[in-house]
Amino acid sequence: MVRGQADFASRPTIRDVAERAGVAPSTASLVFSGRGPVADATAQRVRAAASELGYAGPDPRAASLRSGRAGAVGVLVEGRLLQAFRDPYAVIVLDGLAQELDAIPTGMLLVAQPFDEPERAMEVVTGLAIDAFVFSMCGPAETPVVDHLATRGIPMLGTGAPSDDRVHQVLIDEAGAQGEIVHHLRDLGHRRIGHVTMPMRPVTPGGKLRPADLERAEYVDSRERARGFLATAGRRSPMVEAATADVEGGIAAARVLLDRSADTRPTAVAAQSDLLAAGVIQVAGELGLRVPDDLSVTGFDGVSLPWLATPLTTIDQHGEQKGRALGRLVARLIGGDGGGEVENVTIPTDLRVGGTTGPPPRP
Amino acid sequence: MVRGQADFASRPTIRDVAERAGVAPSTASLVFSGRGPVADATAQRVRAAASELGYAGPDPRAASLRSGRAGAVGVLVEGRLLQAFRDPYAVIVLDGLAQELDAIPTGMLLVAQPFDEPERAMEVVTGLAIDAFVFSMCGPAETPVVDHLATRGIPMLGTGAPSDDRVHQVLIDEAGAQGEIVHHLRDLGHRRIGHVTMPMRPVTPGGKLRPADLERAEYVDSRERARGFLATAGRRSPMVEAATADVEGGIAAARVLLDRSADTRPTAVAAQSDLLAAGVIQVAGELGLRVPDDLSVTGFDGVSLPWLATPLTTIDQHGEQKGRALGRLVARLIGGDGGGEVENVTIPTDLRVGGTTGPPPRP
DNA sequence: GATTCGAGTCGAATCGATTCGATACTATCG
DNA sequence: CGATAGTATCGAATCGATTCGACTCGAATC
Repeated sequence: MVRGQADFASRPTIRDVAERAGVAPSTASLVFSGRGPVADATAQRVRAAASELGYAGPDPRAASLRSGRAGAVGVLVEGRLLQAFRDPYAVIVLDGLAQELDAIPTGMLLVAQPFDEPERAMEVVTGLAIDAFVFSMCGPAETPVVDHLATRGIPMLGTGAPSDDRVHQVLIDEAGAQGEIVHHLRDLGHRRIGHVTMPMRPVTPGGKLRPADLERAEYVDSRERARGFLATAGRRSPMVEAATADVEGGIAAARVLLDRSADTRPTAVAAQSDLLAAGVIQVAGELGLRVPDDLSVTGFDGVSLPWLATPLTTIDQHGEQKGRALGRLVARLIGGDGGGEVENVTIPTDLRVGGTTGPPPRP
Repeated sequence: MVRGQADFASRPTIRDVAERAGVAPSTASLVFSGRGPVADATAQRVRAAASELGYAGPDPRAASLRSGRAGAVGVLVEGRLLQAFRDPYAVIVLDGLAQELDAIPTGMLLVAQPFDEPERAMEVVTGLAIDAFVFSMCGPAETPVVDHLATRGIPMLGTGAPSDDRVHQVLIDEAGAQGEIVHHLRDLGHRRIGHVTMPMRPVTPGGKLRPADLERAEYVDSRERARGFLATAGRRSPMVEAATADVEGGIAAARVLLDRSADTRPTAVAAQSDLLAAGVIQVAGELGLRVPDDLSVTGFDGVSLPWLATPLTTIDQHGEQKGRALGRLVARLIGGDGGGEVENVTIPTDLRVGGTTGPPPRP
């Protein structure tokens, strides 16, 4: 077997560098980490020795063993990346998180959790050196990952899920916000309002949803928004669950919701996300319904969808802020300075009235 | 200062578990890693001891120090996440990569490299325990990260950039593919063909581009596609560089390119990405030009943009395959079995004729 | 002149596993 | 029955740093 050059001349260690510079390894360590006081002259000798030897700096593996810091936080991505990142809201939260982590500085370690076999995520997580873990996209209420990380003493952050005392949360008032936007529709005069929900569990066929079905929902955010909807629109209002949280899911759900005669068809549809709302708008077009003249449509999230002709009436969740809040919490929990006293954070939301809502059509 | 419980009772180690199970630590290690032969009875005792003690499994930090494996690969993301992931092509490559890495199993560690201060990436990279590094999105031809990682002996993978012998590449024939699609336009009869290029450097104002400007381009893919364009369309064909590689960038560039009288205006525009092409199509609409009757438009990448009314004529780069190829290379390089003999891979591309190209308008 | 202080440096202990060669024991085979 | 092979286990060495308390020495303080 041919072995790489690297095996012949093994890489220099901090000990080699220290020796060459005529100092103790501990002093060399001080130079590289920038902690502790070191005379300028000494520091320069150490750095010179390092570059002469081709020393790339302390090995992160060894450093992290001793110091405890890994320089990375885990981020759970449910389902395929392709799917998850198609949602601009997920991306913007991640973006906010990344910005704050950059200041620590810390990288983001993406961990995929397939919808159909969530245990797979464990195999990766158990082997990962991380300082904290973030469930930035609201996933199932429970996952084995939480138990494992808790045992390892790794701080966890979430945005509603997993629901567990050991997970610090950055929340919004899901039910209240959904209620607010439905209220806006009622103020406009709508009385027949339909709801398109995000999936209620990892793998779902979607379809009509009754209030009782919410009891068995696994996704907290979908469930709470639906409850907020029912509370404001009335418990008999029609709800359809999308099979996937994307435009296609919205299209399929809207077809179910709008497939009835004009006198019983909803005059407004409140979707649980902007992407779903885009699907509803597309179906409205197919059915010859003008938005907002014949049908009002609302979204949720407040992401920019530049390809939509009309700006959506929606709830702005301030995703970047949410991500930043998560990042700041990570920083505090990692910092370790009395991180025990971290409280949950609630981010305010704002109703943003766009051009997709108006008074209901005259009968 | 309040300290967490964890500090009082420190976490059990594999030694504690071994002791409790009445075996040597080395044997316990064998149980957890699944290497080496262990009697069933012994393995069960060890596992029982572990769960009694609340042992979460070997500490990844210690394991990685000794074994050398970190269980993660770094992935460079240039600019902000929000921007980078808005490009479906970048995401689909990442998705392919993630799928292959999942099999190893290995996580993806996102490292941000701000456009304006690329050195920032170094601070994160130097502290990260990773097994390989992937430049999956074609970035600048040079970056300090390469030198550092080479010194550490960490294998690197790229898709054209950075151009360095130490970086293994998964390539496409950029110039050839761009030439092919321009050839398609010429076959249709077009003689005045314009080009909208991706940015040629991290921070650029964009604008008109002369052939000589290509010499100073920092992005290899943009440059090579432009060369392929010039070779097929003719060296005097107009080119405009987009300031950003998104729809907005395409819009601004298209305005510059199409702002002239009908008899000198290009009858076709070849854009260097599907996103840019979408921008061109939008500007065509603003100018009252029908696609493809008045203006043919081509893209590059072959991503699905469901919000486009007409499927784009484009070059399918097979992004998922590219990502998978990167992932397989990572697996081989990490596997270590004579990884020295890894050769660069070239992925074939396919011209996909959609509805955005047709014969030029009669004068 | 004795004492205090802080900057600068060092040595030894430690972080928590994995790996490798040695060893004991049990089947299998000719 | 002795040699061989394979299974199961162990002990010691090692991975490469960081940390902490101790020590030295010159300057400042009383």
